[in-house]
Amino acid sequence: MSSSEISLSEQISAHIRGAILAAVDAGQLPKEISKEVPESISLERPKNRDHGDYATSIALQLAKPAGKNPRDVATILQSNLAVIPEIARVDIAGPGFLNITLNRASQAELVTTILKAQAKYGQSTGLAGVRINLEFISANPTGPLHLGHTRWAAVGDSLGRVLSAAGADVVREFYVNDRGNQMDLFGASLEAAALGKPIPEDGYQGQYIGDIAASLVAQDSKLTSMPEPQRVNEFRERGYAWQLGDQKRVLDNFGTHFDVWFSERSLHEGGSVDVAMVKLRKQGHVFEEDGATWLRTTDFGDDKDRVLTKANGDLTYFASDTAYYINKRGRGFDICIYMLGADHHGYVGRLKATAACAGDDPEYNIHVLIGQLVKIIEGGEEVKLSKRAGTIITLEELVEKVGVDAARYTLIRYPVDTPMILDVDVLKRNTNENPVYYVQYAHARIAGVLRNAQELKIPVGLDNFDPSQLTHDRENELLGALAEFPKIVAAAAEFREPHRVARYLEELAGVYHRFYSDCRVLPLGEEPVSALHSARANLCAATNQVIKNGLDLLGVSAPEKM
RNA sequence: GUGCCUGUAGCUCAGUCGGAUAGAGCACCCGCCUUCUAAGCGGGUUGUCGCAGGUUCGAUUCCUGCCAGGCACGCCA
Repeated sequence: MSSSEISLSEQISAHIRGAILAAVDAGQLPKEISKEVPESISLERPKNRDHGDYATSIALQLAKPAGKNPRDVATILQSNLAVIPEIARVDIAGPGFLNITLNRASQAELVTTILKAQAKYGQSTGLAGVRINLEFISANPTGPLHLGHTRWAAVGDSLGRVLSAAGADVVREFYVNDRGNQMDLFGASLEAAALGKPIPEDGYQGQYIGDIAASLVAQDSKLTSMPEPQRVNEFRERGYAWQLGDQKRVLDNFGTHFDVWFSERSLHEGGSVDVAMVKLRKQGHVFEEDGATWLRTTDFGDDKDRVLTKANGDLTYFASDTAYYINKRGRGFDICIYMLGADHHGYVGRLKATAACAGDDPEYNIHVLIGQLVKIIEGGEEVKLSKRAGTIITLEELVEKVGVDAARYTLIRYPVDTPMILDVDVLKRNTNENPVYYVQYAHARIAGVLRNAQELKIPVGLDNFDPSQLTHDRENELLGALAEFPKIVAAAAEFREPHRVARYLEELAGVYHRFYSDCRVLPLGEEPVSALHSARANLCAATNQVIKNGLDLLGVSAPEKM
């Protein structure tokens, strides 16, 4: 049915708009306000249950243009809304709020919608036809993934799922910085570790360097006796392969998968840099100065112009970034999303300016998310993370301590622009205090109820669902919460904020637990099976479907038992 | 110096077209399992929403200034 496409709240919203226009036609409100009426009337779910199922402040907004007292406007709308079948009652409160109470049975039809849609409930078409390149993590292949990467591994993966649910065609991409000085330093560090020599001045110091070196030598003992410069090259290339494979293994275990691993080398070898340079020159923002080649990014708000080719002829890292962006657009992506750490926020301006220099719309074609850094507290002290000192906490270590579900959930439930503090001791000691267990427990609890319902032969399913049975306040609250889900997912996609899904699930789980306390689902003792039992069991099934759909968007499991 | 992010309960944090009595978890106190999972529920306690102005019917939310903390400003990668 079409109501799976148009939610009840959207229908009500449209009804209110119709009621306003009808009041204008009837001469109850002045004609001038027609153009003040928003396309969609915003409804909110009041915190206080006495304020009905939905509330709107539209009368307050229209009062001024209408030249009337807000309460008078509200009164006019009230009588026009009272005739709508889905609405049981409309009350006027405070300065002119309209509090709308829905007909319970029509609200309960939502259960039918959810059970029919199943995994599709919550999906939308808001981003249909939009091709999105979602780049995240993009760690150097010179070391293990650490805590900062872990935040992106969780949030980026979840955002990919959310965008897909909103209808977008998403490609997840990991940019491999396999070119430049740091690769040579990496190779030299491995070689030094293998030969027992001191690590070079600017080399990599961590414990893992020795581990990789030992592993490489174990694979091929001839490595240490190779002549230079072949030896250091081999250490670099084999170390690169080893480290990249390790990153893939760790991410795979974390449930984060990429569609494309894009090598920076391939960008140069495949001619993408030349293509980009030609395109930029054609756009007219390239110039020569002091022997270098520049891109005039200041034409589009950047602080300073950027060098593409140095005076010595080498390409800058900026040239790679620019070519990479143009390459992405050339592959047909409408929107390129970058997820960067706070230490890269200085890049936002130049990335947007680069897009503009390439003739794109920086407001649409490119979207940069800046994630604040994650701090770690252990033993009451902040752990200073330093690659040099080797005091990094890796993704793998975090997962070993708290598990994939808890790690993912904890990292996703905060907006990325919030600097977050993780207390490792709390996570280690008290994993069941994590909100993820609260949500998962609700799912397991419902699954248990449904198993029991099956054993008791309670008729469940759409053929045995009578929506008029669901009249309890707790049932009403639960239905209201379930109705919110599609809006939450759509907003999470629009604002690129998957944490909204996590917060919603906590709310939904809470509403369910309260329902469970007050409303007995299954028959007690010898009590005969009634239509109410079936209706509630179906409500439980619908709730579990939504919890599962939500957890899927986070990449967190929905256990049948706990 | 310039720019970005942050400042909400004892702690960690939610709160985006400006709305009604500012919320959650943890922590603390008191209740609730001989019947669907107590990893749960109910009740109690906790706030100058950094500070000061402005916009208006109404500001934690929008604007300006200030204070505090974090991060970044290379022909490095």
